[in-house]
Amino acid sequence: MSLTNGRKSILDVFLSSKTALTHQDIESKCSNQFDRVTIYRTLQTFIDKGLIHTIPSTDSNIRYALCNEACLGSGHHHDNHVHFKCERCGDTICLDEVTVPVVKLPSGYSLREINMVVSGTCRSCKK
Amino acid sequence: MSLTNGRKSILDVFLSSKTALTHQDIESKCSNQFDRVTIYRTLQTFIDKGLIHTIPSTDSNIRYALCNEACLGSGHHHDNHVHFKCERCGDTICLDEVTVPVVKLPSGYSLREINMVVSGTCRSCKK
DNA sequence: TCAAATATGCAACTTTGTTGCAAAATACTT
DNA sequence: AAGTATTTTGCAACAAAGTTGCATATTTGA
Ligand SMILES: [Mn+2]
Ligand SMILES: [Mn+2]
Ligand SMILES: [Zn+2]
Ligand SMILES: [Zn+2]
Repeated sequence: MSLTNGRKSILDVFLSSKTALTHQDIESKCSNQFDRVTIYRTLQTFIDKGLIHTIPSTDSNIRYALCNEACLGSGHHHDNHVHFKCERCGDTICLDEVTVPVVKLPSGYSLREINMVVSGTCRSCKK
Repeated sequence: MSLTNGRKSILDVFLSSKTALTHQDIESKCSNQFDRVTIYRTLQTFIDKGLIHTIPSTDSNIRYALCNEACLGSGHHHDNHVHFKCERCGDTICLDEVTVPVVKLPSGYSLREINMVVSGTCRSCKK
């Protein structure tokens, strides 16, 4: 993977953000220095390389966040932490310390990945 | 809520579908009889009235499905079943019989709703 | 049956995401 | 260090998704 300006900046943006980011967030945090298309492609590259993961949403605002070390644990890449979306401030974060509970599927279904998004009020908004 | 042609048709589409539907799915299942905008507005109305719920996704294809009776159980509306997305056929379904397991959040976070989407291979695709 | 309330369709627009291609940047070889 | 091959970028041109205002049509309910 070539080390380019764009990739470095986008990685920096992730590294210095406490919350998960939308495509739009990234675009503006890079001061619109990079083309929209470049960002789409960079995000896809980062996903392919296992650097970031997506967080599903119901509002057509997919968010992206860095993967942590634990992801690469058992041979194959596997994010297995819970995500939290605050309904007050809108922030989405990875709760790296909260692991996704096991779930038993009806027979015949085979499981590959679980995505869990919890919404409510975050710590800072609650006070 | 007024009982209109559009609403009746869209509700029928849901009632006769085994899988969750995207906006696009609904549009074509109604043979493009209704304006795109009407469908957006109808879906929003159905959500507001607690008739349907959204299923989050990472591919900008939000899906909608009927709520079941259990939702209205304890006073306030609450979907608490798991969703399954088959990576082979692409279908998304509500696993009404599988309830979302409890998850313990770090202190300070207050929980309102949990969304769980499991992906893998579905029963029919596995055979 | 009529008036008020509500829902619809259309137009116009914004935002999001995709693709092909030439130019630029990066990596690799000598 | 220079030159070549490979990869990445930006741009243009699209396609698809989602929003809003407003006039018209449909529903409701008096
Ligand atoms: Mn995460
Ligand atoms: Mn469901
Ligand atoms: Zn918050
Ligand atoms: Zn399947």
